[in-house]
Amino acid sequence: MLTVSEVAHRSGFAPSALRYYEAQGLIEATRTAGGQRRYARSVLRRLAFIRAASNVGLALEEVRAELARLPSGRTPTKSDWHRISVDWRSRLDEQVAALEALRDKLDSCIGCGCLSLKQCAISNPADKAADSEDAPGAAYLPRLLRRPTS
Amino acid sequence: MLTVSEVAHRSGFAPSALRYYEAQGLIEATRTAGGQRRYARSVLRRLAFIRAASNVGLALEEVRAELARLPSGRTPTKSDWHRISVDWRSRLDEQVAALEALRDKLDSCIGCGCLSLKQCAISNPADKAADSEDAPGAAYLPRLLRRPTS
DNA sequence: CTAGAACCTCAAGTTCGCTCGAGGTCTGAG
DNA sequence: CTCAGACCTCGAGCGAACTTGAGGTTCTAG
Repeated sequence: MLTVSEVAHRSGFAPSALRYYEAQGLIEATRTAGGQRRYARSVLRRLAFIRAASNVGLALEEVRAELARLPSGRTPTKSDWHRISVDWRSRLDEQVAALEALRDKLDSCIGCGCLSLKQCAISNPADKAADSEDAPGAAYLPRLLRRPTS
Repeated sequence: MLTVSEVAHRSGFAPSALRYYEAQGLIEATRTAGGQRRYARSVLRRLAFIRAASNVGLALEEVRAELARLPSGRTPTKSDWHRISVDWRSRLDEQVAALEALRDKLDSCIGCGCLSLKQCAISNPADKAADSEDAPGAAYLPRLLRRPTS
């Protein structure tokens, strides 16, 4: 059984983060007679998953959902992992595409030196899109950097 | 002179956001005798700039800095705009590269079905990097999605 | 046995970019 | 002149993901 500081060191998460994840139901720990946390070694894999997921841009809430879908107890099989990998891959692909689109818009703006409200795709706000609640496409990309298309 | 609701509608920002930006020193407004805001038309361009910048991932603080560097009063020249565009472009390039690296790591993980702490680049935390304060490279990419390299 | 490092809980604070609400004022078409 | 609707200020709140602090307990090497 691993102590908090061991897990913290080996996972790279701060102790406070471990407590937080536990409170959020992402990981669990047994307790000593005195009430201190002791972690099973498997928590390290779980934490690795959490880190990977958040690198991919998942919110903790979503991570929790994914963790819940992994058959609890057993190590994920290749196909579990494959399914997840495919999901994440497409999420990343979308983000890359969105960024590239934004970058290319930027390039087109260099030519015109614009930023004028109507002409410049990169800064054009909801003029056209706000009317039709479902935006036309990825004409301009609001806040994609912070949170994926969701 | 434009009213709050005109500017809000034409810029796509909520009135509360306009007040917030003013409080942050990003835009300014004159006042009527009765104390209501009236905006010069130039505020629209400024707001377009703000939106573009935040699409590119700049924090408001950084936007403020960039706005301050634009010669106040006159419309940015082509070279002003070019300088900014180059900066932003490289910022976006970095983000795209980071995401692609992450995606490719993900692909390599499909093969190994790992996520084990030591082996999997996508989830490997600070083990090696935390020791040398300056991380080795972009081996794994923490939180790049939320906030650029800063 | 003892000291001191590690741990505990719970509440509150942090950052970012705004939004909301209460309670009151201004503007301008009719 | 009236009155609906737009606007004002100021303080509080949100949501994400944690961190920090206070005040107290447990663990373990020596």
